[in-house]
Amino acid sequence: MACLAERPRAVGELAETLPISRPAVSQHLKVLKDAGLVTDRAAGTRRVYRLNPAGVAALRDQLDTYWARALDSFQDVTKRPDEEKS
Amino acid sequence: MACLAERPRAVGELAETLPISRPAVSQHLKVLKDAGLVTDRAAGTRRVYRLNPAGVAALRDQLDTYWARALDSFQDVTKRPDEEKS
DNA sequence: AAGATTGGTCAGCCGTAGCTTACCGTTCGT
DNA sequence: ACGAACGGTAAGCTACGGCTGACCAATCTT
Repeated sequence: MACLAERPRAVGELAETLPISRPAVSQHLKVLKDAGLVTDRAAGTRRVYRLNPAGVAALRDQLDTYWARALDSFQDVTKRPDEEKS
Repeated sequence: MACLAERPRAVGELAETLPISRPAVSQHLKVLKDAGLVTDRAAGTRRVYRLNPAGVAALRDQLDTYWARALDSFQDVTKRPDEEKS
């Protein structure tokens, strides 16, 4: 995903950069697209992929709220007196 | 990890809750301990595990800075005029 | 001192994520 | 119209994460 941050790229172009084959890249892009993290656009025989800002932001938010919840409830506990029942 | 958030627990105790066997739990705890996310304390034949606040916070920070960097550099790009070279 | 509890470790099995190769469809250039 | 460029998809292989069962060590109880 980091390789798409700079600018939109075609599949083969990505594959050149990465240590994996073109089909592998294509498969990755498929799941990223399904997840809404990238969008694609046909350009002749080429297919240009770019990051989807909304998707990436959404993911970030999800993780944020997850961690917020986790740490909140956790700190609640640590602030309580140690109530260990052997 | 969530099962440790509430209060410290012994290995067998965790295994009862979880859908996996006791050895499996033990193995998970090992990697969590190596990662500094939990600490353990001997209590008789039992071994009590608890979350390590420092470790968890550190992980959270790592992820935070990762996402901050990623989104920052990404938004830099999106704000620039679209410079697509076919 | 002997049995019972508890937990770590080892060996082995299994499912699956992720890769490659091969193939096919589509679009562009000439 | 035909070859070249580019990508998606299918089939198959491999490596590995994660689980289980068996075993051993340590501690507690009586």
